[in-house]
Amino acid sequence: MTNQEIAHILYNISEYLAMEDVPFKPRAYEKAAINIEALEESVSDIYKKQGFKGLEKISAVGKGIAYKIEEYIKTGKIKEYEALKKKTPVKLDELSAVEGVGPKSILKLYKELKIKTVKDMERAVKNKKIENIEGFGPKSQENILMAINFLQKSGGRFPLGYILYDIRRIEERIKKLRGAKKILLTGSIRRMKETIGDADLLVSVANKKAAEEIMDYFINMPEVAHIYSHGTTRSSIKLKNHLDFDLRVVPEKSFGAAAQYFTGSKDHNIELRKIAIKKGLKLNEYGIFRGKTPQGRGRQIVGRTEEEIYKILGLKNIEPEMRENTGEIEASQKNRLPKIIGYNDLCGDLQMHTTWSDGQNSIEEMAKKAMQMGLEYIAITDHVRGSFNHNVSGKELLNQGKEIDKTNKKFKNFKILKGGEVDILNDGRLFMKDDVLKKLDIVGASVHSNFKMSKQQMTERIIRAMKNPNVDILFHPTGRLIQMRPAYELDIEKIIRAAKETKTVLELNSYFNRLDLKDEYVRMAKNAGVKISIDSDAHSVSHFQYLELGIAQARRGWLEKKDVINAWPVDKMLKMLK
DNA sequence: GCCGTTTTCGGCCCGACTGTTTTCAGTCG
Repeated sequence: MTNQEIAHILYNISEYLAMEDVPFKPRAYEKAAINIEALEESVSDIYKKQGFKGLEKISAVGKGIAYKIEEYIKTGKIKEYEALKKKTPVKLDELSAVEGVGPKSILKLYKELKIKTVKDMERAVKNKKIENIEGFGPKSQENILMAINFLQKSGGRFPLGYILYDIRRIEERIKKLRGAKKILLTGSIRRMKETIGDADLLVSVANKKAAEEIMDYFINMPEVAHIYSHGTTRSSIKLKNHLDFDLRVVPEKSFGAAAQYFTGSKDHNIELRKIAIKKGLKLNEYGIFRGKTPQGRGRQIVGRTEEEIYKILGLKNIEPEMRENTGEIEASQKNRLPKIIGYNDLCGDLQMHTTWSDGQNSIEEMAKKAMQMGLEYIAITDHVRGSFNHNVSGKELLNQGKEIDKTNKKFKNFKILKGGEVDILNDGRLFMKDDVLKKLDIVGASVHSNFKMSKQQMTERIIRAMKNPNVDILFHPTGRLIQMRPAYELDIEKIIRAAKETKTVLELNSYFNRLDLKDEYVRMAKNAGVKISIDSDAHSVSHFQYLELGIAQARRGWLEKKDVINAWPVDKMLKMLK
């Protein structure tokens, strides 16, 4: 019984209630679902330890929802939910994934046409049944068809590193247009979430004509596959790579407010609005307003910059990566925000591969590129393992050491460290003998086989490896590949405790589809006093660019420079290793 | 259904765009 399961049911109840136009309850269920999904501890553990009272302590969960969770834990069912499903037996998840179709439409289509699934919906569209229903028309019908087609083509979200660089190129082009004043990517891209659902670009302009020209350019770009909407302040398109892309145009006096608003997250913004209301102010995407004017908006007090917005609300500016309503607002009010690590703060990179194992470039090529990236040191960590072809043996490791010594002589103010990524065997022993590992500067250990162990076995396996005095870093600790492979079963709290006890560093792997540890685990590690290394895991010189994604993830986990060992000079970094 | 440094009752974030209407409902972010 996972938190995701429970959250999922609460989301669905929220949708069912919204169908019937029940006031306020949908949002209450939705909030509870969001909080439960983000919870570190499992809800069933909370119930086991603290009972009903424990459930009530979960934020946004009161008596009503707590009873339902209790019922689900005890019986595996929630009567009210079963009744809702029976009353409107539709595949909610499927249908609400269709863009533009919400609870009201789902209910109407079920009542009128008995549509229960996306397949039913597709059939109805093709037979032109939907356009005859009151409130729908030919346009709605066509839009639903488009949305269904997209749904079938793509999974919805994209790993950030998969589209970020393309989006930035479009941003650069729009930046150069006449009439574009300020420009900013907002939304989940600015918050640097590990995956994003769409892109949001914000542009400020001096006048209406400039706005029209920019909108015109946007909807006519060669990358555009479809135009959803085209207005003077907002246009919405789909790119040929299937990514949805919104452009918003605002006057300069509202740029800061719009930047704040569209960066989100939604929950962060709701909290800010509440603070505004308490102060007798109104916050929206055009600024902060006081009083009422005939137009209804009141008089704008601020809006030009984000800093002003936060300041008026009594807050220190909050970095975009932290705006998730997970304590940052309170920390800001109390002036206790950490000074999180910056994008130029790394001095070194402690995991990468060369042609000695499965990398594309030589040691020297990797070193030169790292220097260009502004780094002062790197560790070469080729695979030390038995199960694949691309790896180095103990003897080769020692030979590689000689090449590193030779290469090091070519550089001033740059250091190549000797390392290895050694496989953790099924029982927690390492693939390489200790007397070889002892000679390396940096040893990272990682799991590359037998992912489907039980949670307990896997946890013990990894903890045993961390207890090895030669293991400095646990590489990609949970083994997930975003949208490809889930993390192996792991008791992350135990792993973090063991890391603290054994002085093992946990890696935050920056590779775009790893980003392992994920942000909430990063924060747990920090709070436990465990050190982190942010590594590229580069298999070619082009992969160093992903360090940015790892730093972003670290920022989302509130890490400071002092928490990240490769943000330290090389001597200090080496001293703290085992 | 949840919540409380105005409150245990009475509030609950807010605006743009579309498609359907002829003043608005639904959806989205």
